[in-house]
Amino acid sequence: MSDTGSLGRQPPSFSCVGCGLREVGICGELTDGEVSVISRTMAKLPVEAGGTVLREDEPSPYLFMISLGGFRLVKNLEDGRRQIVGFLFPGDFMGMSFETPAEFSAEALEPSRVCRFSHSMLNELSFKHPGIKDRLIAKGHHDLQRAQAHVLLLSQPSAEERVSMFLSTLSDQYKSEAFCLPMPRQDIADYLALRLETLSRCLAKLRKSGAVAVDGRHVVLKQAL
Amino acid sequence: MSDTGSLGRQPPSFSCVGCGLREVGICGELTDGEVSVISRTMAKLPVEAGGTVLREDEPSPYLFMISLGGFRLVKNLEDGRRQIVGFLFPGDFMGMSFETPAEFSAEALEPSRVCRFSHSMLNELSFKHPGIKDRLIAKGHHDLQRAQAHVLLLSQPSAEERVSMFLSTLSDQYKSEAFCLPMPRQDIADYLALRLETLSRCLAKLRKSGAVAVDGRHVVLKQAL
DNA sequence: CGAAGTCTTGAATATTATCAATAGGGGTGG
DNA sequence: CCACCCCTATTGATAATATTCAAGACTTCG
Repeated sequence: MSDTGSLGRQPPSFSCVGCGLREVGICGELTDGEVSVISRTMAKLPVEAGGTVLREDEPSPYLFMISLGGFRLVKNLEDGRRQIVGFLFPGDFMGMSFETPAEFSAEALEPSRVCRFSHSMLNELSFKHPGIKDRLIAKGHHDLQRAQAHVLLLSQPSAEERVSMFLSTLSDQYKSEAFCLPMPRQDIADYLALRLETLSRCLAKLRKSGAVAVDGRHVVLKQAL
Repeated sequence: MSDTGSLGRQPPSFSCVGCGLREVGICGELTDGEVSVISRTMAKLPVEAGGTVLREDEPSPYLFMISLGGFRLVKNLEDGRRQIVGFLFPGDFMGMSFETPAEFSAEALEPSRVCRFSHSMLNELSFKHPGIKDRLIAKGHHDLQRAQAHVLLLSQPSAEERVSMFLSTLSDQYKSEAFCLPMPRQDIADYLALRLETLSRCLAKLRKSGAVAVDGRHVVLKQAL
């Protein structure tokens, strides 16, 4: 289980009021007082590496916001293959689709922490604070753009081009040419719809060409891709 | 030009009140009286085949709803290739991202008609009718699911599998095993990220295997794919 | 140190892209 | 009505690329 039972161990109102993610999340719409009110129904919980907060085809009454760590969205296909449809990081939401079963499982890449909101509470809250809906619209639009970027990534016929795009996108997110991959090779391969071996060969090729330095999970982009 | 200058030729309030798309669009939130009010700022305009309502990288103050026909969302890539990220049909929205430039061009597959709303008007209207925002959230979520389905489609390593999935998805949409393709082969190829020739070969293979009957744009699925 | 998991590399096979040519269909004009 | 052209779609042969199966190297952990 991912829930270690330490739900609400830290004083919730305290941590929420000072939360650095207030602006990117939903709570920015709320006053300090209101934040401490929702803290009663909100839980900030740890998720161990490999732990799951959403399971494919199972409905969930909760919306999660990542506050620390990272997650992969996984779809297990009938033919035994596995496709990763996205990687999520602090500030990102999971479980936007209330009422309908989850399309994908959300699995932690590393020890992580999430804020768990109930959809019913958010719905009530949005009467007093219409800005919450605006934020959900904006989030949804952002997610759509990412999915479309993923489509453009997969539309690349060349494996090397997919790997290059993946690395440069990550570099943009980290705002640095040097960064650490938060996921193993197999996850990257399943995201790029490539075989593990093909990915490895592409990385070797990019390394030999001098475009990137790759050592395990450590990456440095030497030139624009 | 796609705008033939016949903007508002038909009495708008009349056509909106009886519109069959009220429920799937935004107008279902509004009373008949309100619908005739927004008809003053809403335009129902025809678009000729190949016409464009949104142009890549250009901002648009409008949100469009397709009332008749179909559109393709096109991204022109740096390497000269063209990727189609989606096909849209009556009830679908285009131009959800106000303020930011369009990610894709929207081109009519055939002679079509759209309802054009201004984002500023919709914003004002949503104060009185919060349900409009709920519909935009739902639409955004629906679009996300479609984009993710497209990711799963492109994740198929085999060309034949992509074509099969494409055809069966279309069959589901039409709720019939027999239907007519609203787009040419090149559009399908650019949607599936395959070369035109590969698509043609896959169709030939499926035809020979007896799985589908394909004659030009006419398709009949003989068995589940 | 050994074992399990992750990552890399090698060689053969299968699939797709590419380049080139051919066929079909719809329209126009002689 | 037919010839012609243009556009779309199909088919063929070759080259390029990814997958597959197999083996080996590197890490981490017990």
